[in-house]
Amino acid sequence: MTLDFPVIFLLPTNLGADELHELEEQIPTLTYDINEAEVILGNVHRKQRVLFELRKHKLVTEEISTTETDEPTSPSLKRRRFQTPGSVITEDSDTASDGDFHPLLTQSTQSTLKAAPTTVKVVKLAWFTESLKAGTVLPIEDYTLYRGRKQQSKPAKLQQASPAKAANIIKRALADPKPSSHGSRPGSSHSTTSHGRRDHFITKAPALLHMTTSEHEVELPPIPAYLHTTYACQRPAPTHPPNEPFIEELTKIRTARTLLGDKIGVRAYSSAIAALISYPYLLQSAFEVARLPGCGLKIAQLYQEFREQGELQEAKEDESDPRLAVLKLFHEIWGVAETTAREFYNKGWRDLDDIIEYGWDTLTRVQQIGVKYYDEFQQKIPRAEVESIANIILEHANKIHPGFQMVIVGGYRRGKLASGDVDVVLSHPDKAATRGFVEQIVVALEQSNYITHTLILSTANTERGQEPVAWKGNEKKSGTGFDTLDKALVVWQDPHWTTGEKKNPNPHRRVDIIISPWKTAGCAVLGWTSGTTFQRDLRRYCKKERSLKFDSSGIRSRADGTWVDFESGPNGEPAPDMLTAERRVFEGLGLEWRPPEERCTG
DNA sequence: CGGCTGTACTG
DNA sequence: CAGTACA
DNA sequence: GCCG
Repeated sequence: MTLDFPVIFLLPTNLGADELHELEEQIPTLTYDINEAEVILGNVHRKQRVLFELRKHKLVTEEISTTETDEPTSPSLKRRRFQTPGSVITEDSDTASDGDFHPLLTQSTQSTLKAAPTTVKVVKLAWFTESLKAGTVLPIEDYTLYRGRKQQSKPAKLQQASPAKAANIIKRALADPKPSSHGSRPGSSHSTTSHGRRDHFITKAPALLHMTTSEHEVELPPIPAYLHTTYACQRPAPTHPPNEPFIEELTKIRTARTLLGDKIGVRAYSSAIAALISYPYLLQSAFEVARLPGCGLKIAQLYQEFREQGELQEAKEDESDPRLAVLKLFHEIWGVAETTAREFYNKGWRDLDDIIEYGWDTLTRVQQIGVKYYDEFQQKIPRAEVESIANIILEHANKIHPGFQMVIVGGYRRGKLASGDVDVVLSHPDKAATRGFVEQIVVALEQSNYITHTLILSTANTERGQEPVAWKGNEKKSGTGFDTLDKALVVWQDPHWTTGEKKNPNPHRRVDIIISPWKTAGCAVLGWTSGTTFQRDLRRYCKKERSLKFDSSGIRSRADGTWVDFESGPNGEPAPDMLTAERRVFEGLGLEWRPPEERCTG
């Protein structure tokens, strides 16, 4: 039984990701183009909110007062009446909304938007859900929040006039790969966009990006389901994606943005890069790029340039910019970021010797260390050495207090053949063992002459989550409070050498030692394994989709600040080991577990 | 048009 | 407080 | 720079 719904656009507002997806599956007449919609369905209840949503979606309408009838304004449009018992729904539309695709569309639609219905209703979600329950399309009036007449403001020239608009059209066109696609590329045989989604757009080119003749025939592979999300933590991100060369070019631009202190630009490029890393096919066209999350007109144009030129002008200019080269050099000093790098540059310094000669005394302690070991810190650490360093740390830990477990995290765990530093997470099932342990282990390793310097010792403390209501919270969770996720960022040098030099020839290494209480070891491992973009998106996902606050020392509810434990078993028994704990965190957050090698978001 | 990760140390 | 670090 |  398929109910005869009008063409519906679904507002994602106030819907969880799962909810949204479920509804999308249920709506037989779903459109992803708000302009096509006869009915806009949303989990909203006030007209004010409706107006906001319409503005947001750039749908310009003029309200139809409730007394007015929604008689069509355009003369030529046919009227359709839904055969719902008692329904007063009338729609004017020149498009068939009963779900069959008319060949004539290919003629009339390509130039701009297809002729859309001229009025639209914004309706409470309950109308749809209750209709489903009732097995019939319920009268819509009782649920209608707003009726509007669309402004006839879409002349065909618009797409010429504004590249941005045209790009939107391209993007929409590409958002719906033809289900009929019999492409030869992997995965293209079964469509992921089957649920009643109507594709009015054909692979004809709106003229913004130049298409070659052959491209007209190219059938784009369907977007893998996981690329319908903007969260990098919901997608596999391999070390070596098929489009690595293009990604490298984008990374150059991102680096320049970093040096210039353009945080938002960095964010934007990082999102685009992360999406491209997850794209499993070799790209063929700019349109294919524009439909990916985080990739818009700009990134699509850059791809176009890359395909034609094999490189990006902007990246090339950045690379040959002498100022950026100096900023990059300075930025690579541990303890120096873009502001200080720029400061140094503005003092007229151009290399490390300038810093040493003219500015040594102005450097902070860690910056001095960063300069001193600049070359050694630039060298990558082979996996075998990472393992050997980690094992020394674990041995020392167990000498202090047997029973420690360790996971080597960071790039090593993601499979990198060589790492910039060594990251280890240590934990112990006994809560008493981890409290204040970071100092002990650092002292022990100093005494064994492995640690030569301590850059940062973080004793993030038992009092975290200390409420303003501490007086009543004394009995809070009676001692199960989260204490320290402590860490030490240190400089390491193997004190043993055999070659007879008087000076230790072993390179200094950057080592991060993280101590986690057992309860949150899963969060610690998850937090310290993934790339930056994965991390950001994980936190953003927790906030927006789960109302949770994630950080590597635990998860809290944003509503009431209470701690959320996904790691313990059903009866509160602690996780058997740190990797199991990590899996439980994924599960608890509603995320598919990914092996570390697939968390290379860049 | 606002938001874009979250936390802790250093000076 | 601004700057830096970590993933 | 992109998303909602």
